[in-house]
Amino acid sequence: MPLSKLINAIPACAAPRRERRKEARPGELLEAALDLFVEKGYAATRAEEVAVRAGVSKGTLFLYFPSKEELFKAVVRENLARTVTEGASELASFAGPTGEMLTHLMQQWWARYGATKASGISKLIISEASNFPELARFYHDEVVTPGTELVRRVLQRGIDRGEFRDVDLHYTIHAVMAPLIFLVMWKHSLAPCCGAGNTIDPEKFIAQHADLMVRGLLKEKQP
Amino acid sequence: MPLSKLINAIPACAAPRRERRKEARPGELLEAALDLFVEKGYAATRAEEVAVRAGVSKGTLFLYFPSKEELFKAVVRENLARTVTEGASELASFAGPTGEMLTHLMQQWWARYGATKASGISKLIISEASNFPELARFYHDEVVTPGTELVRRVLQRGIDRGEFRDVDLHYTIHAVMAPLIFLVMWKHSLAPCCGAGNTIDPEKFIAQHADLMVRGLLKEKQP
Amino acid sequence: MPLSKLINAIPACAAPRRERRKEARPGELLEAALDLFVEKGYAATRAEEVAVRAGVSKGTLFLYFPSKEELFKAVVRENLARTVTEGASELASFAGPTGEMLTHLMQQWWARYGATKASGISKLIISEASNFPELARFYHDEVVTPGTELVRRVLQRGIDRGEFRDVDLHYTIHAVMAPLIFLVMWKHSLAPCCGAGNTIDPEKFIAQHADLMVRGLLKEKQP
Amino acid sequence: MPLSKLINAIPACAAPRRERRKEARPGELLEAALDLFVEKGYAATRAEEVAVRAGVSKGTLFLYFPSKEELFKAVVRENLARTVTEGASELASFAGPTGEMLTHLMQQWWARYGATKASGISKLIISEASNFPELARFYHDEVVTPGTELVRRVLQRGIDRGEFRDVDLHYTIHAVMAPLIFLVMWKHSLAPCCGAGNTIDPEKFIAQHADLMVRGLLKEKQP
DNA sequence: AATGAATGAGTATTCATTCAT
DNA sequence: TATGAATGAATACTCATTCAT
Repeated sequence: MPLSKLINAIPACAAPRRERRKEARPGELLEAALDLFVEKGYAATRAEEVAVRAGVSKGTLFLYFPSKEELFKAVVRENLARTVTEGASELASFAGPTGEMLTHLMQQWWARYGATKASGISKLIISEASNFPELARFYHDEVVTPGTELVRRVLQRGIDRGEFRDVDLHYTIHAVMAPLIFLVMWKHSLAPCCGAGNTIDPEKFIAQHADLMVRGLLKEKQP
Repeated sequence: MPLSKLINAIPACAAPRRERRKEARPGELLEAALDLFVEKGYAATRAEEVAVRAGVSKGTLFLYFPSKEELFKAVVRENLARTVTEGASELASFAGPTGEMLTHLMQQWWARYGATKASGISKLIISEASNFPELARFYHDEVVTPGTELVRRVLQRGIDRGEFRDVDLHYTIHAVMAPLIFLVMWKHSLAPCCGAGNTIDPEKFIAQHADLMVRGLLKEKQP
Repeated sequence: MPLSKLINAIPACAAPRRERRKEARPGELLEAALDLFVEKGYAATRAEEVAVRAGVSKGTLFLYFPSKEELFKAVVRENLARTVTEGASELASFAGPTGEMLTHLMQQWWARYGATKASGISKLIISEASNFPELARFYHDEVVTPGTELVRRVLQRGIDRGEFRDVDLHYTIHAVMAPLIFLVMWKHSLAPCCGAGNTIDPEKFIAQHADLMVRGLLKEKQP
Repeated sequence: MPLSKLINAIPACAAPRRERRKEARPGELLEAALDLFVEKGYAATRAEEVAVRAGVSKGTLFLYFPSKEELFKAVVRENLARTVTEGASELASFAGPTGEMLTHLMQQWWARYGATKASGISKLIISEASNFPELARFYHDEVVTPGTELVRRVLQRGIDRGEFRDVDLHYTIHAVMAPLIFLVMWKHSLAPCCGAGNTIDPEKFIAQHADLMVRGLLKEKQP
């Protein structure tokens, strides 16, 4: 048996974790990167940190992603993909009043996106938009526009069914969404520092926001 | 005109170098730094860039600010100082219905802060909160808390005067403010990239938001 | 032979770059740093120079030592470690007259420390003591005090055996050591500049010093 | 009265110290520089510090000395000049035994040079010799050589008068001087850091050294 | 595929020196 | 003369990226 084989044999038995799940690597790296990018921002996250958190070496990271920038883009794309198209299907089967529908939509959005780690990428996008305009556009097209459309359809339903006043859709949509976005930004910026004394309970906040919105949208009761 | 004259003419108008303006320098540097930090973020802004934009050399920057970090903090403090306590006085003399008062407050906030360059520091704070928790707390104490109090007083006035329903103040306050914050974030992140086709007119957006809020807050008309 | 071949031939022999020698690196860097620090002083030695002399790049230096200051400290510790406790053991078995013992001690000290490159760190410590008081204390504790003790024991032996007069140990110790320290300082400062015409031969100088010391210490012959 | 005169008149009454002793400036700067160079070394001393300690502005320093290097050289030259030629005259009239003469010489040297601030430049020279070889040579020629000659003449006197043994002058001279140099180095390096517990009283040390030297030099008493 | 030692371009910061006032 | 604001060359240190193993 040649010496070279012997040398290669040593790490083989000492590293049982390395052999399995080669195709899992990119996912583990993306997850580690998501954590760190969200926590520290793009520039303050070092490539090696990501690698270490994913349990691999620095070199391996660059085996899967050609650069830190591409890693960042992949993190964003990966996590945006999850968000898109969820929730739309669910609403199709909703039969109750549109006010309840809108409230439900907001609550679901928080439960399925806002409350998850993935919401950190919304914060990332907004923080790094000027340095990664391409990503900002991607986010706009893949998340903002579809989300906008979803809300538009709900509002239109309320108007069509005579429940809501005939409001300006464009600005009402944003008035509906803005507090949700705010909640995500808050969670990933000031909340961790200034939590004590000014805590915002997301569910209660959304409930209050939804109540105000629906009341503001509903046609006034006829006497 | 000989070439030598042309060459000499260039530095003549472009180089009033080595001026003595100790008084003005800090302000010029802070302004240049605000522009760049808002535009590119903290990490992506190079100290020398700030100096050059302020029309001085690298060394001069460090003559006035001991480090990039202190420059950043100074930018934040400088611009927050302006914001704080503005607007509060104006409301004291307001005599009309609280719904109009609330609408007016929001519109003035935009006109005096949101629409100015200084609003970029709200975006900065939120983007860099995890890297500068000390600043985040400063912002929270100096801006968020006073702003919150201002809105609370207006809402309380509406309730006390029997105009508004007896809502949960804590969450209503944030429901009022969230779209304003959203507007600032939007302006400094996605708007510059994805402006075409999805423009938000701040005044109209605030008007719509205020209308919805006030309608949601007003007691229902008694038949 | 075409020019292109010649050009290619140069890097071929001059660049076995990117070798992997993690074990050897710290030692090579410490040696290079010792040379340069001794030759030029702490401040006048640039980190990159050290790296280049060790045959690596700037980055590699900081891979092994977190800062120039730590590199300096490591150089000092590394070279002091060798010195400490050497020589002490040898004297234990010495059986002759204490005068010879003292002479032997001084000669050995020169041969094993003074004459080597490592003696440069004594000069370093003394030159940089005010900038690195921590190191000065380290040197004092690890080198000066043990050395002092060694000499003390020898002198005490001479007194106990009735060979030496009952001198004040504290000051005699320093009188014994001072010319040795002087020799080291001389070698690393004026000697390289002003060698011609005023050369000091260390062995002869120590012999003369030892002779004078021993004569001064010995009890006067009884008639 | 023209405006320019008025302007000039203002500092004239506000700065009473500035007008007097223009010719004292270089001296004050040299003194401040001596203090700082001795205390912190050449590189660690900033030009502005020197100026501030001398009570002038940075610009003024460069008005009198074209560069930091020249300032350093001037400091050395200035203080060496004081040292040279002192003491020689005094010895000419000494009439007692050469042993006492030698002891006296050493004690005087300490009192007039070693104990003063100026002795710091010996430490400076030795510390910076490799970076300022020109200064090292200057020091060698102006201080070491004359000092050596002085000691040589005393030793020669002792031999000529039959008091001292016929020792090797070259090495004995250095054996006499080395502890004095050592004392100066000690005072300006380790003593400030490690004073506690290992203090060397210079007068006592010199006394002990002189006693040992003289005993070592004296011809053995004839029975 | 995986490693981690090595690289070097890039950046904040210092400080001797200049010069308009 | 004297000032001190301004300069910019110099330097320690970082970190994304490469590549021999």
